[in-house]
Amino acid sequence: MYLKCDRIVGARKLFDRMPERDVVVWSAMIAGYSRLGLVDEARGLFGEMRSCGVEPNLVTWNGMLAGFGNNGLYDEAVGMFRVMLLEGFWPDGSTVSCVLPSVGCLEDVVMGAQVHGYVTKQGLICDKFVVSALLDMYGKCGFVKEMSRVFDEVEEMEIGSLNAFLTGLSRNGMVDAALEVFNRLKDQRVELNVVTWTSVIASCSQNGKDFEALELFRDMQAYGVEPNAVTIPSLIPACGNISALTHGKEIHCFSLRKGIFDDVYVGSALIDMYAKCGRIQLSRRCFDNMLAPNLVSWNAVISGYAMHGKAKETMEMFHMMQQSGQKPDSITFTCILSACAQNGLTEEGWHYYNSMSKEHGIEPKMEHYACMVTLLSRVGKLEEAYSIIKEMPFEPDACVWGALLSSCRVHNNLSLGEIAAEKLFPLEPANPGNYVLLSNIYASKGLWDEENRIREMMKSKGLRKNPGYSWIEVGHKVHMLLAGDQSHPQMKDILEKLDKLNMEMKKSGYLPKTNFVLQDVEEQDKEQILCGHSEKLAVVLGLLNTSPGQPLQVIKNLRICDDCHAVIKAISRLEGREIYIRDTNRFHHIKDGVCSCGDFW
DNA sequence: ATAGGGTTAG
Repeated sequence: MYLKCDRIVGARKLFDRMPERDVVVWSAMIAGYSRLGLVDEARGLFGEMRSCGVEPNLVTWNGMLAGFGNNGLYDEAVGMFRVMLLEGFWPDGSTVSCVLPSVGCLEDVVMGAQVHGYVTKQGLICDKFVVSALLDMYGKCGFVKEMSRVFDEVEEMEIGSLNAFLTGLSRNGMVDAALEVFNRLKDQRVELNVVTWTSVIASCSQNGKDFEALELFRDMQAYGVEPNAVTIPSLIPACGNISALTHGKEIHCFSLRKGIFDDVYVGSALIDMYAKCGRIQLSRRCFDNMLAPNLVSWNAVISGYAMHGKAKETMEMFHMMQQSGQKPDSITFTCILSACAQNGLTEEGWHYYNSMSKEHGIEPKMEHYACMVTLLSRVGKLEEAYSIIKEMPFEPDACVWGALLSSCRVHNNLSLGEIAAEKLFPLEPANPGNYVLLSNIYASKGLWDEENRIREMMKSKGLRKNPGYSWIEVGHKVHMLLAGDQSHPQMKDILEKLDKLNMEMKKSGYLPKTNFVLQDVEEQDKEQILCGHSEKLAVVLGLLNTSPGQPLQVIKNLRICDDCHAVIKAISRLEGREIYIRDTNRFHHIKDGVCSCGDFW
């Protein structure tokens, strides 16, 4: 009873007072500790019972396996499994479903297949727990064929196994296949539970299907399935991804109505969502309201400040984190270094970079090198950035070379730009952005032949400049605007308004940054020039459809261009609006004609 | 026969 109520201390007192303890009591106590993640206590008792002359049985071993597996000690779980086999135990269905999740996490498909064979021989395949554990294991190992075979061979598919199968498909990049199976079953009126719905919502919001995730959330309720504390943090990232603040706030309210106040997953997801919707203060408030922030929560709040280019707050939070006793991980340092890079804080950047291995025992990874390269090269120390690359202990990847190339474009450094491009192109042959960067460097030097050569290269590979698009949420609808696309029903009004704004701006001395337009000579790009870049269109759409003074938030899939940046700054002054723009790199808070990035991005 | 152990969603 004590154990079922999670009263481990009470249970232990009772346990200690028992004059005689049989294997059942020991097993119950060990399982109790395992469930609460107190693995060391469980292990202690496991040793103790033997010295008390009680031999552990299959159930005792299963409890230990579950304890290790549920607390990330996969190696120990599998190791223990091997030992129990050596000691002559015959695993039953419970054993198998306890150990397979660990086998999967270790991607030890050899062991997994052996267990599969054993299970088949023993006739355990009719056990639903065993089936889902097998599906889960093959899914984690990336063996989709084997997973599907198990799925197809089982006669009566039970909901837990179906869920494991759907997750396995999504995990292996087959989101569409998972959705297809899901939709078919839904239409056949098969009873799907909250796990099924949550699973597909999560795979949508993790794979760029943010609108679909929001729709599924509505659907599940229409089907009478109640979202729970796992559904909420699976859905919230979708709102952040498309800057759907109104939706995000509604889901936040929904979770409060459901009585979810201090769930660490929900809290961390909210911190991230508000930051990505431009509301850094709300993001911070969510963090401050958390009772027990964990590493993910700290990283979320730190990354929020970094995303917004707020270096001072980024470091402050980092120091608070350490004072609280929370150890940073490599993601924490990526955030800090990227905040330094955005603000050109060379000295601080070096300091934190050096402290990583010296003070925190974290070896710099690819992304840290990429941050350092961005930091140094952006402030013009291109050679220093290049020497970091040369001294890296492993082969630099496309991010690192891309960081160098894009700074070479900012500083129009041809010689290093060519070196970076030569390394980068083979690594990312199909990324049009890279070719555009190099051709822009040539253009800036007036080397039109070279510039043309790169354009031809792109053409021969069938590559076109990625179309720019932007999103803006107006009321409950998220609008997507494509550069050069005239299809938005309000396009006439948008262009009219933009014209008016242009006139006003010219009166106050604004000159369009034509250097940016000169390079764009393709038909598609001409259209862009005529219609304006998508971020301008989105901002104007926001102006037209919201009441005066209301802030606007826009996201863009590419880096914001010089001209748009200047225009939107002017708009913020003329219209008295705060405008938040999130581009691929960071946030721009634009207010009264000034941008938080200080025109350095 | 019964106690004690299990899978799938973040």
